[in-house]
Amino acid sequence: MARTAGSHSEVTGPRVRDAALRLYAEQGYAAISMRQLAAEVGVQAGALYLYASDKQSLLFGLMQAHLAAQQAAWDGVAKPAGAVAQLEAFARFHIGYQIDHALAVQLCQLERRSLEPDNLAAFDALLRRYEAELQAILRQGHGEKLFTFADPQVASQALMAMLSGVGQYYRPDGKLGRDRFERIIWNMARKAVGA
Amino acid sequence: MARTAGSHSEVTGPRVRDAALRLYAEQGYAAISMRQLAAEVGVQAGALYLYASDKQSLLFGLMQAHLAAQQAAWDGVAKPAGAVAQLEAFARFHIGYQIDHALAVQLCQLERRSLEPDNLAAFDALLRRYEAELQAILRQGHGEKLFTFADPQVASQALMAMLSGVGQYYRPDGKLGRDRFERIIWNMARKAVGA
DNA sequence: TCTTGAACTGAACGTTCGTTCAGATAAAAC
DNA sequence: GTTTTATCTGAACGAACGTTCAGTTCAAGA
Repeated sequence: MARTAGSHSEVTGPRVRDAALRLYAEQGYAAISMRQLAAEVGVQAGALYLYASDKQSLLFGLMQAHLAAQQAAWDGVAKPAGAVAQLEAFARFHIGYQIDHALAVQLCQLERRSLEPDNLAAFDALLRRYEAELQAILRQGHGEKLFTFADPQVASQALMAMLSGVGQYYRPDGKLGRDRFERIIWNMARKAVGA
Repeated sequence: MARTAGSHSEVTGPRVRDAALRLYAEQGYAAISMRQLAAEVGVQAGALYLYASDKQSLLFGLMQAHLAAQQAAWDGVAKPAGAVAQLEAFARFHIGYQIDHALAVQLCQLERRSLEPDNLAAFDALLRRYEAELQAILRQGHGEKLFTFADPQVASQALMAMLSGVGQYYRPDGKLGRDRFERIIWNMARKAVGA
C-alpha cells in the first residue's frame, strides 16, 4: 500500500525535520540511519528523499536554519543605550533562546564536525556573525571603561561559554523558575566582566 | 606477510589508543570505523581486537581513563585554606588540565551520548564526583558569605561551563601566553561568584 | 638449530548503510 | 466517473560496517 489517508507533504516535511532534529541532537548524526529516522516519522526510508536531497543536507538545513533564526530573533530585539544595558539584553536573549531551542542548540554544538567542508564554512560564517554581536558590546564597554576584563576576545569567548551552557543543565521543571534562573546567570555574567 | 620487524604489543597498544582518541574526538565515535582506525595505526582491522574487546569498550576506556586521571591529578593538588584560595586552586588546575588534555576533554564532552547504559552510568558517576569538588568549594564559601551568588548549584554549573570551554578556543600559539590566559579566565570566574 | 608463542594478516561472516526507482495508492481536477 | 498527479511503498543496489578466525610471520627461549 502507499499514501496513507490524509497524508500530505506539508505535514510530513515538518515531521521529518522535527524527528531529525530530535534524533540527531540526542543520539548523533552519524549514529542515526535514514531507516531509523523514517521509522520515527512512520514512513519508509525512500520517502525521506522527497524532503531532503541527501542525509547531509538534512543536517545542514537544520543547523543553518537554527543559526539564521537566532540571528533574526536577536536582530529583532530593541537595543537599549549603553554597553551594560546592551549586554543585559544580549545575555537575557541568549539565555532564553538556548532554553527555548535546547535541541537545536545541542545539535549545533555537537554536530559541527559532521558538516562537509562547504557547509561547515557557511555554518561558521553564521556563528561568527552572531558571536560578533557579543564581542562588539564588550569592546564598546571596554573602550568606555565600563568593564574590567583585560582582553575582549577572551572575555567574549568565556562569557559565551557560560551563557551557552545553560541548555545542558537548566530544567524547566526544576525548583528554579525561569525568570529567577535567567537573573542568576545574568548576574554572574555581569559581575564576570566587572559591570 | 604478518608482524613487521620490531613490532610489539607495548608499542601498538598505545598507538591504538592515541589514534582512537584523536579520531573519535575530531570526527566522532560513530563516524570512525574500525578499518579507518586500523589504517591510522598502520595495521589491519582484526589486529585491533588484540587491544580492545570491542569498539564500545575502546571508547569507554578512553573516557573513563581521562576522568579518572583528572580526578587523581586534582586529588594530588595541595589544598590551601579558605574558600577563595581553594576556588583559585581549582580554577587554575581545571583550566590547565583542559588545555593540556584538549582532545580527551573534547571526547568526554561530545561522546557522552555514545556510551552504552552501563558505561554511561559509570562515566556520570566519575563526572559528578569531580564536579562535586567545585560545588563543595562554592557551598563553603557561600556559607561563609565570601561569595555573592544566589544558588550554589547554578553557580557551580555556570562556572564549570565557563572553565570547561577554554579548550575550544585557547590556542597555545596565540598572542596570549598561557599564564596570562589562565589569569584572565580565573579573574572572570572570581568576579562571577563575587569573590 | 629447532621450537614455541605472541603479533598480525587477509579473507570471510551476516548485517546495515545511503540511495534509487518502478510501481502502487489515494486525493484532487475535470 | 475518469484522468491526473503528488505521495509513498517495497525491493533492490553496491559499499561499508563490526567482528571472527585460520593461517602466516618473526623474535626469543631451549
